[in-house]
Amino acid sequence: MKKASELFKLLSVDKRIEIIELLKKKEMCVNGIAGALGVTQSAISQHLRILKSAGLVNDRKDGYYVYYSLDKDALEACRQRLNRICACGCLEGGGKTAKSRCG
Amino acid sequence: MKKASELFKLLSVDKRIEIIELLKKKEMCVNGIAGALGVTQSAISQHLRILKSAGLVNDRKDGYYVYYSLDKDALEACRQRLNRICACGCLEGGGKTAKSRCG
DNA sequence: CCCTCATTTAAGTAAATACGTATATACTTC
DNA sequence: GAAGTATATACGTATTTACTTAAATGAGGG
Repeated sequence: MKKASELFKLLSVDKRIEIIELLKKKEMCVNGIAGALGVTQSAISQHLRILKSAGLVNDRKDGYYVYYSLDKDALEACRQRLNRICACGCLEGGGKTAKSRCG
Repeated sequence: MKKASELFKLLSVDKRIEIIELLKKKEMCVNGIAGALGVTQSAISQHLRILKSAGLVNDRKDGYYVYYSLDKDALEACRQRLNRICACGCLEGGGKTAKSRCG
């Protein structure tokens, strides 16, 4: 499993966050993303490769185009992962107030 | 407010994650952290400055020592922030299954 | 089979940065 | 005030990396 810091690093780039936000709405091809974000399709392609290697996006070929989409399960796993890092263990308290020894 | 990518970048360094994990347990002084993580106090001091400038840690001076502690509210705010980025909007579903239009 | 389009890859560059060394600052005790 | 402690900062170095340009790969249509 990837280290948490690597996950964070993945997401530490503006354009990648923007790509994810775009893909939340609908699948898109590389040029579409590049146009929307105002960088070269090469740059986007490289970001997508990184996101894909982390399993966060999937691609689907259709004619000329490669459509990228979010892997929502992976994103959810990522969310839970980062959640644990940023959970101090005293504020998020599930149902029980038992463990509220904070500050 | 900081950009999400900046928050992620903050956390994209191993040692900083480890510092946070340490501080979850108890407040610590710089040298203590340095010893625990096996890097120079200079490096730790620099990490702490960054974490502090993001509001994630607080410091308290006591004699020679500067004790650093987690700002749990800030960490919680950070958690919620990152949560929103990584929420695809279809899997985390609160109580209602109404919005489960995914995949 | 060539041409065109979308995408990927290669190569190069400029910028960011994590860390160490050396030094400065701040505080306490003698 | 001198000595010893903890911490912060200045600065250099090595590494990473986001991006661009240019060339390569792959698919479809004439």
